Amino acid sequence: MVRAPCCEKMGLKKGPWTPEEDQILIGYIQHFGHGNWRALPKQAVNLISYLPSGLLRCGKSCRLRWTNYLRPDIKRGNFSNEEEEAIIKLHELLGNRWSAIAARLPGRTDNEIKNVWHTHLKKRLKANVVKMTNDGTQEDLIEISQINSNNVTTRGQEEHMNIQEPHIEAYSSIITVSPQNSSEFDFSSATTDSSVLTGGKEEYTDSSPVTLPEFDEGIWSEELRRENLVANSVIWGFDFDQSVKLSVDDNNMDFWFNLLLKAENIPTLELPEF
DNA sequence: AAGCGGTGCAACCGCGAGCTT
DNA sequence: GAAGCTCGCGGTTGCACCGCT
Repeated sequence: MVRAPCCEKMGLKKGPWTPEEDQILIGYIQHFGHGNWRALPKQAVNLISYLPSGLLRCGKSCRLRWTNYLRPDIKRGNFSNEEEEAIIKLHELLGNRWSAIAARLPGRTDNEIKNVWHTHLKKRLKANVVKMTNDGTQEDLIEISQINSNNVTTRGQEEHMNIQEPHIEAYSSIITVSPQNSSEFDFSSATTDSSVLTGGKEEYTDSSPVTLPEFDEGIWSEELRRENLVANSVIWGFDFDQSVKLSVDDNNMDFWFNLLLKAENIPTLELPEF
């Protein structure tokens, strides 16, 4: 089957919207809603008599203009520090799922968040990576951040690294694993090292090999929805011998650890107090 | 004042999911 | 079940604006 073109190529306008076009679109949607975007341009001719050819835009363009710009509940203006912090945290968690991030930021659109990320936040985070690595790990960090450009190591890890510096120093590189990229890595030779989890407390050290789970999207989604969690990241450190060690942000250690256990169908364990 | 490069953002494109016929 | 359609998403592009030389 040949997919029908999005819109008639002939006669439909592209490029920036004029105020007149905006008014037609707003007027139509206020009166009739937007049940069918494709039909909207043709139907708009009935509403705006002075534009005999209706709205010369394809439905897709109309939808985009409405959802990204004309919607009355859109918050205009610069992002606050709180909003930027939220984007960073949500991006750690959700990856490039801009619509999911936007759903947690009232008044902001996915397009807007995507733009902010690419123009401001990504650069800032990259600068932080360079700043916080003044030893031989810097090249590897950058290399991995390029491969997984959406999951670079991020703000907040600096503090985390200070806490667990003895372990972090041994790694050749550090990556952040999110639901989106967790399946991209070969964990076949991975081991968990609970001494990382426990901050090196000897009584909990266990370096026995464990096959790490390839996270099922459903597990993440379900857990995150249930916990209503704006969580910090799970951090994997790649050792020099390419084995994998697990480190967990201390703020949500129980959650992440239990998530791992759940993914592996391992009974939940009690973790020590820190 | 003109030219140029960088930046920010609106808009477009292609694709896939899900629904309808 | 296949074909066709609509919608939404993420990646990318194009252009206006701004600051610097």
